[in-house]
Amino acid sequence: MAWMKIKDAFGAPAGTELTVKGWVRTKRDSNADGGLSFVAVHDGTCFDPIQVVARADLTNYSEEISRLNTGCSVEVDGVLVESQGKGQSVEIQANAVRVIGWVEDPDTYPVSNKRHSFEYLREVAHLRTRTNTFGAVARVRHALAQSVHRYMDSLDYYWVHTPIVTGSDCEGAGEMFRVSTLDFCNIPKTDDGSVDYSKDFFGKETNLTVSGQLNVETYACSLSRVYTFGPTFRAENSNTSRHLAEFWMIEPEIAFADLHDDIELASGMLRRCASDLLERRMDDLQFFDLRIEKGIVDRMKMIADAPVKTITYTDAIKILENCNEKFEYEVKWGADMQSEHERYLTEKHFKQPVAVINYPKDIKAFYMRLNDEGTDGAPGRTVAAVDILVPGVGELVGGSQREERLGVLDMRIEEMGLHKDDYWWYRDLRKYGTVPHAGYGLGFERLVQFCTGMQNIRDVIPFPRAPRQAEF
RNA sequence: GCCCCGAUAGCUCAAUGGUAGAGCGAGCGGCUGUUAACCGCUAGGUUCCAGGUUCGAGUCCUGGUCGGGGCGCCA
Repeated sequence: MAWMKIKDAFGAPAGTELTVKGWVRTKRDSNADGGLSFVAVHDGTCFDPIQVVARADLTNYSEEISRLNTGCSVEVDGVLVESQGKGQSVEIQANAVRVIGWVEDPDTYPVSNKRHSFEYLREVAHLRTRTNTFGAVARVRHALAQSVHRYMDSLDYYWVHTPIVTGSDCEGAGEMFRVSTLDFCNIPKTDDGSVDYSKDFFGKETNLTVSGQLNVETYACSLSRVYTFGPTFRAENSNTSRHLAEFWMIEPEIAFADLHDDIELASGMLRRCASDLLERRMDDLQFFDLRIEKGIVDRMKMIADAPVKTITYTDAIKILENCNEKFEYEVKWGADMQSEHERYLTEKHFKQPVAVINYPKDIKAFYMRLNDEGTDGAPGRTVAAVDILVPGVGELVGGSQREERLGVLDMRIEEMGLHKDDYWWYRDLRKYGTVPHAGYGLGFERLVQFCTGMQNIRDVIPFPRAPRQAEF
């Protein structure tokens, strides 16, 4: 008999003979018709488990089938039939149920058939994928990754694998994890007492990357349209539901492009992700809508249809100053927006994703393009930066048009107390055939949160890494 | 890093400083084309760790560990 994925079994015609393999989600017994058991089996290929009907006349019924528990693995041979009961369209009348793996102590099986808190399930991350929620998260996460790659490929963007280990100590986006093979108990020192990195594996100080942006800009300045999609590491001591020490980021970089081209690309990416989910993972979306956050399906429909709305930082500040909301932190032009301000804009004022552009230059990175004096009627100088804010998550995307003018770039590097020489190859891009270009970073886990309604970012990555959290 | 909250049965939680409890899960039995099944019985505890106060501490105090929420850093 043909081994069939459960998702395909649901679409097969009645009368199909098949084998399915998976894990028991629930079992219920009945005395009717001489005794039978209903075994719900899942294999991860779709949201719903399939109902297997096992009758007491099967040879191993009393010895094995009646003793099945949540978590046991089984192979089932049978015939697909229209269900005689309510609650499912089809079911499998079993001819044979082979137990592949028992649960050795059902009393202590960590993910028994009952509700568990997400905090608890994080402690059993190796088994939590057997639950409805984490199975759904895994499938949605996969679908979103596929959508990103398909979307970028359809627009002729090349996926560039920027390095994980970096020798640049100038990436600037926060604390880094050191990469070293030196013996902690016997660290080589130079004459002045500092660590002698020339003795280390790479012969210099190295870290895990905090962004592929600087590297991928080099590819944009030759291949025109490129992006990275890979792991990123930040050693910040961040304790929030929106931060991880290891996360995945998508960083497109577009040559001959300005900030609006950048936003258009990000907006299209979100639309594509949402419409693909509606088309491919409606089963999981409906679960999230029902059990995790009401309105997820409507949210995806809204994203699929509407482009991201754009507003200037200067106008956003005016909205915040003139609204009647009480904020803990003062709203002031020139200051970074607090997360309460961002959430007000996207969740209450606009009730949709919002791209905020043209931020004061002093609160943004050196590589962001300096706007002309008086842009947007702003009271101070701004840079062509963009943050895309979404309901429930806050900042999903951070990007900018890059400063392509060498003189201005050098001025900005100096202004921020950085050293030109550290950026020699980055500056070369401006010396040799410079072009206007733009890009952004999209936090992949935050995207998964936005599309599922999952509240804690640690529940949308298989094995979360955060301060004091590296089990599994 | 800062502020707040929490830790008791496999899980989720109760218990005024005075004998440690329930629901779910698990085991056994009953009933039923069942599906958050239902009914009965049974088992299940180093009350996070280390000190202290007290005749007596799950409860109060001190320190620690771990977890959660908010904020900051950002994606």
